[in-house]
Amino acid sequence: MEINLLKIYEILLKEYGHQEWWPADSSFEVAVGAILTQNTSWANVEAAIDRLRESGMLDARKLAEESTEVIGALVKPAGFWKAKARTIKSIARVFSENSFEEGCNKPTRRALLEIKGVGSETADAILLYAFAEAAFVVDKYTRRLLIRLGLNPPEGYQALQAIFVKSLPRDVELYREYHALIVRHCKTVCKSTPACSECCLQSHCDLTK
DNA sequence: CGCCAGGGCCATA
DNA sequence: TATGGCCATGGC
Repeated sequence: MEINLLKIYEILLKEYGHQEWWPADSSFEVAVGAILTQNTSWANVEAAIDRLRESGMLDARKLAEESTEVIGALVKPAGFWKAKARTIKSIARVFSENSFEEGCNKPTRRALLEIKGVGSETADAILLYAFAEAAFVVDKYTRRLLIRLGLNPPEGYQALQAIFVKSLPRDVELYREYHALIVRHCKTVCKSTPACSECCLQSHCDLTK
C-alpha cells in the first residue's frame, strides 16, 4: 500500500474538522438510525426518527411489541419501510431482551448479522457508534475514495475493511471520525469534481484517470 | 423527467 | 460465489 491512509485522515480532519457522528441520544437510537439510513439520505432518516420520537415509540421495549404496520407507517419517510419496520422490530426485541441500554452489555457482531436486514455495514456502524467497539465501517464512499486515490480496491466488504484496519491504529475515536470524514468528503468534493485535481487530497491522487 | 441517498436480501446461474 | 433486480421516499 503506497498510500498512507493515516495521512489521508489527517488531511480530511484538517479540511473538514470534527464531524459530530453519530447524532443520537441512546445506543438504541443509533441502531435504529443505522437501519433507516440504508441506501437512504440522512434527511429522510431524521424525518423518520422524529416521527418515532414524537409518537413516543423511540424505545426498544415499545417497538418490540408494536406491529410492523404501525412501525412502517412511522418510518415511511426513510423509504423501504416494510423491510425496515421488520428489521427495527427485530433489533428492538434483541435490545429489550438483553438490556443493552444499561451499558453493561453489548451485542456480538454475529448476533447482529443474524437479524434479517442487518448486514456487514449496519452491524459495524452499530458496534462502532453505539457500543464503542473498534469496527471500521466501510461503505460505498469508502470504495469511491480509494478509487480516487488511484487504487483498485477489492470487491468484498471484509477485504476493503482489512485495508484500513491494517493501516491504522486500532482506535475507536479514529474509526468513528474517519468514516464520518470519508462520507463528508465524498458528498462534497468527490461527487462534484471529475477528478481530485481540485480537492484537498490532490497530491495523493492519481490524476491520470 | 432522471438520478441518487450514510445497504441488504434473494433468485438465478 | 457472483451478479442483478428489487425495495420506496424525498431532494435536486
